[in-house]
Amino acid sequence: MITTTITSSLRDALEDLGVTPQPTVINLEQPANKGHGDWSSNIAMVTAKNAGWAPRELATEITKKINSALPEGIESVTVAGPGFINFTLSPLWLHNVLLRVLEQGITQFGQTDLGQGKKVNIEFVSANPTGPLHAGHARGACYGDSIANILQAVGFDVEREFYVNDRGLQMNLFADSLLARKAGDQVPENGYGGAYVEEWAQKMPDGLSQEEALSWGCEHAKEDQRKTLEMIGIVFDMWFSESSLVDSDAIDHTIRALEEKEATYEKDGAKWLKSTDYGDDKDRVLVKSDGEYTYLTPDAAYHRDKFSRSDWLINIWGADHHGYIARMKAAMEALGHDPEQLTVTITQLVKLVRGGHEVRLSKRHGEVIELREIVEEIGPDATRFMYLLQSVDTKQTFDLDLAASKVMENPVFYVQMAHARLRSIQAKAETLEMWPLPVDNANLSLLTHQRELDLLRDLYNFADVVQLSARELAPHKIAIWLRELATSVHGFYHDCYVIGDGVSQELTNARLQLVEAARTGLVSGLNLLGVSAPNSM
RNA sequence: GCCCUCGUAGCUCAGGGGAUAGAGCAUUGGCCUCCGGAGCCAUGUGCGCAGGUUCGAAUCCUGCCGAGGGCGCCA
Repeated sequence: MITTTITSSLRDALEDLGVTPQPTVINLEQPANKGHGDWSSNIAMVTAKNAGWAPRELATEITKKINSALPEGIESVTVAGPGFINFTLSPLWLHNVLLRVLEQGITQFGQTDLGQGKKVNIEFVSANPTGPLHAGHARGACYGDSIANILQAVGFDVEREFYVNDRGLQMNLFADSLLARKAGDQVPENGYGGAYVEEWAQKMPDGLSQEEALSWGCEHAKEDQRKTLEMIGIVFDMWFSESSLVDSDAIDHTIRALEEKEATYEKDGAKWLKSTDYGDDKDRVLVKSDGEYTYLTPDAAYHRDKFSRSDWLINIWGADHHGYIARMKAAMEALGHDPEQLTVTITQLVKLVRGGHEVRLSKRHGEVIELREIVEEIGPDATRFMYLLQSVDTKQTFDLDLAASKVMENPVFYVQMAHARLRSIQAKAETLEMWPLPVDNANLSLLTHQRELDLLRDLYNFADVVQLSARELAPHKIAIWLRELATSVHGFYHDCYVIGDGVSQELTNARLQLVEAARTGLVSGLNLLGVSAPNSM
């Protein structure tokens, strides 16, 4: 790694100069400003004070030392600003980046073994089986699937899981609503009044009992949700049924396990969890005075089950569930699990805008935008890319008109267009029988144009971006990187003709390799987001 | 009242303690005999407020202001 070369050269220089105390770590960063080189170290500023040096003076001495025997791959070392030491890499080194990208190809580019096969279970969407998925489920769906892709790319063994709340009060209300509609009656108080209920009721067979209607409704809803998710390329490994926890007595076992840990008590005819002992701000009821479980109890049993199958649990919940995190972690800790191995990511709300106005959602009046509608309106690629372009920590404003438009301000088209252009160059080269071409036949040292080097620098960063987005569970970093790479591709396309226009055959050959490397980057990044890379637009 | 997330350009958003805070769109002006002009280049404006930590803060800490969400024996 070039960064190791740089840090060890800094370390050697510091030792040669007899600087004490020596710094424990040497950090490098990639300056935002290209004029500051490829890598920069602040080590002189960090070390100077304790070692009794002036920062700039120390930086100058270090630079002299390194310049006296410049390591391979480094073109220059300079001092700048208050004492930064800036390293510029040689084009030769960047050409090795190209070789590595081509060697790894789309299937391996950016992949690492950070996860070392650790089993991670990602639970997301988990919508109630009482109706179609709506716009509110979309962000968590795209996000969850993308971090699943990313964690797979960095070496985790990933399971995608959907928890189905197929029992309890809401399900009973749903079944009653279907039956009422079937009989031509009004839905009961607090029932489900959406238009789809009417529609589904007509499809439901006659003469079902409440239990049968519940089961039919649940299956119908699950199937509807599964199909919608498939439209945007999301396929779950596991649909976990809440009622199966009743059948297997897992809920009672969980309560007993909590009792054995003396984490429960009885009060006012109910059974409580001493969650305050584990960091929650209130104790929580497990079994109500009427003998029913609260929502927490089956969910605790469910998480206990997941811990028996996985090393690390990730839950993706909507903003309205954040208050639930502390009690779930408390329940897991009480059961003897490490709450650190349960990560809950909260996705903030999305405001939909269409025609310049906010689209108001009112579940009560059955006015919801179904996820299916969004996908049909703007397509699966735009749906995923737009939701993933922004950090889920922030409220998002989602402009449906923009996402649907096939114009340049639509970022998904901008990125996909970059890919289509590269493919069209390759297609032309294929017609002329110039491509494919083994990379050994190309003279990469001809790639010296600023646009070409920009592309190589972007490609070099990909593995780091993937790792960072995995660590922070932040797929938007991939989306941002893709947009930057696309910018470099368009610039290259504009300024560096690959075929014709007086370009020598030798340069054409070298540039064709770069085209394939850039294409590899675009496809690899888009794959992590679950967005396609079309050959033409 | 308490808890969570957020507040960056006219708009939508990036910004892993560093240098002159970045993209895209919008504005204005350039660039098409040429691999797809669905593009490229140039162009002004900004870190909610006040303290603190640090050689250095948009970033970390505290308080305040503002936005959204949550504080049930609902799910």
